[in-house]
Amino acid sequence: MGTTQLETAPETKYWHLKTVIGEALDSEFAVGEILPNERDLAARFGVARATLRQALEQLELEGRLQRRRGVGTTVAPPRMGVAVGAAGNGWPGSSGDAWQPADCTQEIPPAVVAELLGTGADEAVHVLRRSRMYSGQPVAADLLYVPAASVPDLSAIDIPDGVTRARVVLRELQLLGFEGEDRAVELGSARADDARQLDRLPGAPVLLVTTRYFGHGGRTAAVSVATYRADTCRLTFGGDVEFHSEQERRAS
Amino acid sequence: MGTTQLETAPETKYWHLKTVIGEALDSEFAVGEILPNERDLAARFGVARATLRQALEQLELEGRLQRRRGVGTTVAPPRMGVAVGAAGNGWPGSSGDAWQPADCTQEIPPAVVAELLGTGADEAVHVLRRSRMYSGQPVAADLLYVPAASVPDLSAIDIPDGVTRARVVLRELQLLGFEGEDRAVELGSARADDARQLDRLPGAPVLLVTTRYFGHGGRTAAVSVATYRADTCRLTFGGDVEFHSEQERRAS
DNA sequence: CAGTGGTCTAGACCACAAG
DNA sequence: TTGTGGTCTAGACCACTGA
Repeated sequence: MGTTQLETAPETKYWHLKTVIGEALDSEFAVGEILPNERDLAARFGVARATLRQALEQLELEGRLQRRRGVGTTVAPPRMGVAVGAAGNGWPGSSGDAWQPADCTQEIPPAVVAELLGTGADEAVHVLRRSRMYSGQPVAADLLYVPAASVPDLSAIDIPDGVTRARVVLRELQLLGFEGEDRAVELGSARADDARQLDRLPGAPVLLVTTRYFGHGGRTAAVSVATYRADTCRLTFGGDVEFHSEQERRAS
Repeated sequence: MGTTQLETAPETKYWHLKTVIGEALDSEFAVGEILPNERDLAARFGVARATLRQALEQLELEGRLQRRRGVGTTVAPPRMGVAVGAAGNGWPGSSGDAWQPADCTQEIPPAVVAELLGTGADEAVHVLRRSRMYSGQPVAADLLYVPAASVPDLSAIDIPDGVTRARVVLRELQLLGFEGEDRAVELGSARADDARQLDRLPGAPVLLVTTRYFGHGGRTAAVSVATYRADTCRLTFGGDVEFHSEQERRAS
């Protein structure tokens, strides 16, 4: 007898599983609904738990599932469109800025950042820690590096409160005005501290957005390294119009 | 006796391994160098191969390693900065366009795209398949959807060659001029066909760039869905100046 | 406490590239 | 044919959540 399947491409088990479960999510599950636990699912599909997990990992990477230790696996809502650059997010600290300052210290930045800033390798700069919320969820953490030269009027910083220090630096920065910005997006994995802020485990996939802000004369006035949750975020650029992702379509 | 380690955070094995290997890559390996195979590495570190692999996966996700079946694991070159939008990549088909058309058919687009285009759910549109190379490597595959209404002068398309058809559509599109564009970036995993084009396995992490091109009157004239290799690419936006990533710093 | 997902093991076999 | 990374298994234990 021939195989009942046509001689198609050899498909791995977890890939096929991912497809099957993905289709089931579209047709049989609502957002927020809890899936059976991994052991049951694995048994139901007749595979080892590790294989089932490989499929779930893929679906989580694509933002279709959300897994939380001690709780379970739920159907994720569509990714939220998070505006990056443009509208209300141009110059750090401008009105409507989506970022919420959390702290400000003076530190020697990583060599990467120092090079972008054009500061010396052992020169301390202001480091603002900021976080960004959306619909009540943390979506991004970032570090904003501001060289002392960019905010010359801050002679004596003896403000005890970090948040206040942050606001002062931002205000100074805002007074400067700016000429443009530069942006790069790449895939990364959450460091331990970012992971904590983003309510994820270390190593979770994140979108790393590095922005250079140019002051007058083309000098780099500040550099921001933002870490967005890759599972829940879709970064949008230019244009204020929101548009819908595949998931939002499915949900409606 | 107390533990010789300070009571630090409990760190998983693979995470620690990732850190150790990552540091070794910085100090003891050159770009392109081949690492020992997974079985040897696992034995050397006294862990199961699966655990070792978990660490390597992280490093590959961060673009620091490249693994190829049947070949081995090599130290990856720094991610290449790939310009998206702006300079020479504005309107599809404009001079200096980095995309190379490969084919053109007429198909009914996925519902997601149809909605973005504002076409009917069962209306066929031109589908241009394009690919993008960089330094001799494929970095992205994309599908450009062009509604028939956007290129009205193509009454009878009986051109046999797909590439030629693609060029004709692009030329028509170019004659229209455009008013702006809209972009979104999110994490995805490579479909089987994209994976083949990008020389990766299915499910490989990719950066999904969805672009809406607006014609005169704010109408959506075309939609492009581009799939960039997340391991080798850093997407850059705005500003023609290239800047260096952490890895480029390490390499220099 | 019971139940979840996260980590880890020690094996096996498969698909692929290159000699 | 050999050696590589990729897949898969069946089990164990851990870390965390919430009742």
